[in-house]
Amino acid sequence: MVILLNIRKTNIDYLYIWKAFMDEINNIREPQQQRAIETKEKLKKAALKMFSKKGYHKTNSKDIAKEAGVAVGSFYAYYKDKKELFIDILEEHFRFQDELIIEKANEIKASGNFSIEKKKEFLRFIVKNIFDVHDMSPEFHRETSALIYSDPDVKKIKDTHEKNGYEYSEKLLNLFKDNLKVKDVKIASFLICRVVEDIVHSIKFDDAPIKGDKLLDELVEMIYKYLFL
Amino acid sequence: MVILLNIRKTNIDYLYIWKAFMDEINNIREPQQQRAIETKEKLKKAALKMFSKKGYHKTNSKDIAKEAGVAVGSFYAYYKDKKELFIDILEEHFRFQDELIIEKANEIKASGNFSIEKKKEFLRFIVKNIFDVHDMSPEFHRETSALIYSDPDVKKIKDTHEKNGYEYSEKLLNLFKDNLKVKDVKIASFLICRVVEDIVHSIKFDDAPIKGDKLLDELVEMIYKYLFL
Amino acid sequence: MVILLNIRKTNIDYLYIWKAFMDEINNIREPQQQRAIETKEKLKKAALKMFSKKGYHKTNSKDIAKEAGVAVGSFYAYYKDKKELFIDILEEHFRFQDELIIEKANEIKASGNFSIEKKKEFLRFIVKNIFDVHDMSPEFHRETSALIYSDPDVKKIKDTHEKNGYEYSEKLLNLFKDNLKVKDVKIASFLICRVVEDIVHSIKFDDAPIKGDKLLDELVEMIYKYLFL
Amino acid sequence: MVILLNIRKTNIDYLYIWKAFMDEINNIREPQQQRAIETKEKLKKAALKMFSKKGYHKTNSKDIAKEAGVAVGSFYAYYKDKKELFIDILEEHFRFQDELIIEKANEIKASGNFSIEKKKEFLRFIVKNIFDVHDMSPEFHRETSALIYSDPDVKKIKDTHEKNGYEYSEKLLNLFKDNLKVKDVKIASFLICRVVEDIVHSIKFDDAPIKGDKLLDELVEMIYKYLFL
DNA sequence: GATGAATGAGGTTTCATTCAT
DNA sequence: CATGAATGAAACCTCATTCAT
Repeated sequence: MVILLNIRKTNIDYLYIWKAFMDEINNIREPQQQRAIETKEKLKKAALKMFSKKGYHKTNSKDIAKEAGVAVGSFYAYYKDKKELFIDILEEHFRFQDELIIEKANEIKASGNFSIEKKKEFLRFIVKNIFDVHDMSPEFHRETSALIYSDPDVKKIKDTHEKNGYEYSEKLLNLFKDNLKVKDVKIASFLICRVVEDIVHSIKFDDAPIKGDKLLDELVEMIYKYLFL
Repeated sequence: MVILLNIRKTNIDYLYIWKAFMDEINNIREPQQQRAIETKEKLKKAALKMFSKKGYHKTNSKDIAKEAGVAVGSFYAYYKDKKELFIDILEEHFRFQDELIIEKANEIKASGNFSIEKKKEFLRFIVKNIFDVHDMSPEFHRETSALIYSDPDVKKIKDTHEKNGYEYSEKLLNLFKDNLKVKDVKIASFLICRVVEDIVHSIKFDDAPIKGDKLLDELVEMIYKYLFL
Repeated sequence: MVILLNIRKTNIDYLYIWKAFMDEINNIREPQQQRAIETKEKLKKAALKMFSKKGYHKTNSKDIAKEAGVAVGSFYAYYKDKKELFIDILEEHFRFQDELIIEKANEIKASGNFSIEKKKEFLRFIVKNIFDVHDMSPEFHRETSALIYSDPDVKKIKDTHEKNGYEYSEKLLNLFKDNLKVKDVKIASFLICRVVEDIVHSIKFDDAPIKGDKLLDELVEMIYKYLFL
Repeated sequence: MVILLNIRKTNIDYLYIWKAFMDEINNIREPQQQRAIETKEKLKKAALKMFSKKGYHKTNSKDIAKEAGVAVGSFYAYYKDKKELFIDILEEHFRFQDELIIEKANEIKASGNFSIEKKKEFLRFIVKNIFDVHDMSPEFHRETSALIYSDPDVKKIKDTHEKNGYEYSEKLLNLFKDNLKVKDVKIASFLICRVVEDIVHSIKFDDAPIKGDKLLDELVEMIYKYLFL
């Protein structure tokens, strides 16, 4: 699992490594396929870069193809249009985030570091993790935020991703079930997820007028009081 | 309060001067006759409608002019481009929101309804008001959210609007100065504003998986504990 | 004659002065007429300025009206279109130039300064005068040159102006009839006119790579040899 | 002569590098396939035709594309705008003219036909050549004249072309160094070039009121006297 | 007469998409 | 499969001209 996740970390290369591994075992070469995969990856990388740099709406297929070092025709060979490519990237992005979170959670559980006495530390750990997860490609994330509100297809993908987050967060909260002072764990977990996401977002992308460290500490304080007082 | 208003007034005046200067350069007409003012108003109304219906990026100047029952030339007589018109609407929207909030705050103060015993009621009142203020044109607001993250000019306008909100909120919190358990009122006010905004947003535009009323109650609970416990 | 010419020199004011003079005599006021003339003059002045600054093709009716401090509607009340206004200015310009040249010629004749011994001095004087006449509004002249080649109506006006120049020049040459070594005075006068015009032009508008004074001296030398050797 | 050519070559290379850089910025396509080269050629031909027929300012990109039997998009694939295309044609035109002149000059030198006794014949030959070189596309040339005076970019190109002419002409004059009566060959060559150009121009495009042949003879007479008497 | 808002035809420019090589 | 030239609909924007006030 950990190995797999590590591979995923340098996500772009994952499929290549896997493919190379299988090819070695089977002593097989599929150059056509290989080339196709490479082209698709190049397009994804290029699109991520361009979307981050110029924004989704100001990037066009020619830009992406050029950045990818590939002909426009190839773009349309793999993707119906720009949105499809965007969604492809977004899904990979979310998949990666989800995996990272789960990995972190497994670390927590494995460490047994959730003694009731250390509740606050635990919360701080969680929040810090969410913060770290947001570290990848903030510029792309900013553009993501834009499309989430204007395109239903994209919105659906985000909603699914968030739902996963809420459910997973609920499970974590249930580890402290006996100490919780909140009436409804579902609501609490939704509330906390949104709040953490938003504050992290404000720090990363909105130039919050207050220093990030202090804000996160205060956020932990608020959640702690909410859950346990 | 007066001070706050003065700050805002000055702020607006500054923007006007700058705008007049840019308009001069861009050959933008400033309405002088009644008919001209009406035309500009028609354009704003039409744009608001079209942006809400089809989204910002899928609406073009011709659409707006047609919806307004006006020639394209008139569009460009009053606005350099689509974004300029969008910003005009957005500023009016924010100005209206700010005024509403201030009005509500004055009601609160006038009522003397902020006895220490009624802290929770007071919070519920505030949150409810923010919720109500968001009621106008949710579809437009959705499109707004998109542009705020992708256009620096728009972002600046939103940031100014939010800064006003934070400062105003700080003043309100200071009404309870002696009872507050938080270390830093500035940070607390920023945190609360963001959190309320976000949860309201999730209810209005994100189809939160939890019923709005319950969520708002829980939100008030969290803020209450954070401030006073 | 001289007085009239002097008045014309500050050409724009000529009509006003004349009008004022007549009004005084007749003790009459025609405010409507007066206002109309002023507007027309304002337009001409403004157009001259704008054509010189931005060029004919990049100046539009709105620009001119704005510069004149007059409504666009007024523009169309007096001129069918931009070209008509241009032609109006051009004709005035040529009329003024013609008058200046004739005035200079009269000065020469009056001075009796054309003794056969002083032929070279005489030529230098002529060339210098042409040079001076070109001093007015070089930028406008540049734009004129452009239209002369592209618009038949304008070309006709220029041709008439030039024809006057050739004929007048022929008359001047005939003062030296007995000393001329050229076969055909008509051809010689055309040749000289064109050549002088062109060299003056090259100095004024084309940044000739050679210092103006030297060039004019050399030009005089060439013409002298051509006519008298 | 070789040196002169080297200077011009370097000059052209420099412009190419700069152009490639600007094209990159403006997203201009550089023809790589045969088809692309043909399209660009079609556009140039069509533009030359349309500019000659309707004039530069009255021809638009759609006209040109249509005449070329090509889509508007292709126009903008190869040229930033109309002016760019105009300049392309103009440069080719000048390059061609320069080459013709050099070719003619080489003919003269090769023939050894510049004995001191035949000076006048030699001059007539030169002037006739310049006249002939102007024969290509007089209508286009007329429009060229217009833009040369109103557009700085175009003017620069013409100036470079003319500078080449002056320098080349100076070298030719130096063949008669010992017989020249002028003080400064540089000035003389500039003067002669301008004068010849202008008279040729007057014959070709200005409907000079005097028959061309006679005028050219007289021009040669004038230059001859200027140089050798 | 003077005004300047309104018009809309027509120009410029972009770009998603196709398709011959 | 990859290429990149070609396409043309549709966006953007300007400006000469009209006309109600």
